[in-house]
This record gives sequence, structure tokens and C-alpha cells, in this order.
Amino acid sequence: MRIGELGQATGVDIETIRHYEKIGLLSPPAREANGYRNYDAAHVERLAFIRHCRALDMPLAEVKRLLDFVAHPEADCGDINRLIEEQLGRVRERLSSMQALEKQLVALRARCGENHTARECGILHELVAASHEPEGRQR
Amino acid sequence: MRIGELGQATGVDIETIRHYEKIGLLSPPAREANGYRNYDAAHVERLAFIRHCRALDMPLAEVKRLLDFVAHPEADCGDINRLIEEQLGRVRERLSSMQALEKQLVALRARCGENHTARECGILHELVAASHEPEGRQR
DNA sequence: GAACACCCTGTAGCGGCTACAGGGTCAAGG
DNA sequence: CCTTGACCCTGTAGCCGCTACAGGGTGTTC
Repeated sequence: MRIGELGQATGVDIETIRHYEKIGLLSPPAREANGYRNYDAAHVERLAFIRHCRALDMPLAEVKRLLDFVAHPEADCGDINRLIEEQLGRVRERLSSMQALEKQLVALRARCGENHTARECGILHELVAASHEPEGRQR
Repeated sequence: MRIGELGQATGVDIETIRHYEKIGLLSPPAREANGYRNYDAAHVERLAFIRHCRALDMPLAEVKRLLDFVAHPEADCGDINRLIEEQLGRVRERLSSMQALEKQLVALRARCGENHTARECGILHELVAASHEPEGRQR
């Protein structure tokens, strides 16, 4: 199958498919006489796997590691557990910072209900005032 | 004050400060005879404001819009409200997708408790199997 | 023979930094 | 006087994961 069909089949943009090949995530397919890429069922599988991992927000480097496990099924799977654990840790960290963020934004929004001039806007005042506090050194 | 002091005072990396200047977010400061940047209190204020907005995860483009309001306090603040509302919307969207993600990862982790070979790893099996389902077309 | 849908390579851009390379400035110490 | 060291300068390239071209080729249909 050609790149367009593969894209259709997996819901992945063809530019993204070529990108995955370029960075060595998807193995280079056979070529037709005219140079067009020609994919087989294994590629569909592999690409779907990649997209599923991406849907879990894994960095491509981790996806690569997982693909290596798929390719070497005799390896110990302890690393797989660790990888998932790490990913979960990352997600939870972001989750809790997002929650804190939401709170702050809600509080901020409450500072200005009506339309005044910016000079009188509670939101702007709050933002300016808040930036005067040290607020725990940034990332 | 020189760039190093400004960085100290605000907790911002000096490379980041120069970066903000380059993209037009922080106004170019005066220069000493030797070419060194020389900042004043207004710069400290402005930079702290930027960092506070960034801590709320606002894109720099939005921060720029807010800074325009600070500079033109006679403007109507309706846009400020809208800006915060939009930001809140973005954060909430990401929040809910992160939550879904966490669930999936927890479920995935439960599929493999002990060390086997990768061939027998429930996590890997699950990932491969899951990628066979259509799973709602990707971004 | 022209329009169209598809494919190719290669490069540049996004955001928000971060990290150099390769230089200049200036005070303190030997 | 010279070196060391801390600081500063400009400019460019890299990170991630795409996305969007530019500028071409291929292959079927009217």
C-alpha cells in the first residue's frame, strides 16, 4: 500500500509518516519502480502502535524503546514496567500543576466581573501585584 | 542593573531575558559605554509580570496582549476577561485529557505485576491489542 | 495535452527556551 | 605587566513533534 492509503488506514498525516521514517521510528518500506513507498501489514501495525503510545503522550524516544521490546520479545519486561511507571509519574506531575493552575485562573477571573477600563481591572491589578511576590523560583 | 542582576532578582535565566528582548517582549534597555545592557526598575516589574503569566502557562503572545493593556490603561478591559477565560478553557481541556491519560496508564500498569519476558508481558500485549482498535481519529 | 490526484526530496517554521562558539571588559592578585 | 576569573556581547544551532511549504515527478482521465 502507498503512503496515502497507510495514512487513511491509520489516521496519520503522510508528512508525519515520512517524519517517523526520517527519525528512524518507522522502518523504510520497499519502493515501487517509480520510487513511491510501498508499505505492508507490519507497517500498519507498527504505525498504529506508535500512534497509540503517542495518544498516551509518550515521548517518541520511549516509543522507540517499546518498539525494541516488541522486536526482542525474549528480553526481560521489567524495563517495560518502569517505562510505564515513569510515564505515569510525568502525567501525574503535569496533572497536579494543571490543577493548581486552574485554581489560580478561576480566582483571577473572579477579580473582574464587569467592563471597566483596564486601569480599573482587578485581573490586571492582581497580575501586577502577584508578580511582586517571590512566588517560588520558576522551573 | 546589569543582566545578571536582573536574572538574580527575578529568577530568570539571562539567556531567557535576551530571548525575550529578541522577540520583542521585553523592551531593549539602555546600554553602558561598553555595550552592557542596563536595566531599570520598570524592567524588573515587566519581567516579573511576564514570568507570572508564564507560570499561569499563558503563551507569550497572550502575555504580549496583556502587556499592551498595562501600557494602555484607558482601554476597555473586556478583552482581558476574555483572555483569561480562553486560558482557563485551554487549561481545563488539557486537564481532562490528562485525567483520561492517567486512567489509561494506571489500567495499563495493572496488566503486568511481575517480571517475565517481554513476550509474556501484559502491558506490551495490551498496547499492541489496543492499537488495533480505531480509537477515535487522532489530532 | 492538460488537468488532476497523488507521490518525491529537502528545507524552514512553530513555541519557548537552552546551549554553545567565539569573542570583549574589567577588577583583583601574583 | 600579565593572567585569571567573572561577567558581558552577538549569533547560530539544537530540543520536541510535527506542519507547511517549494519545486519537482508520475500516472490516470477527459
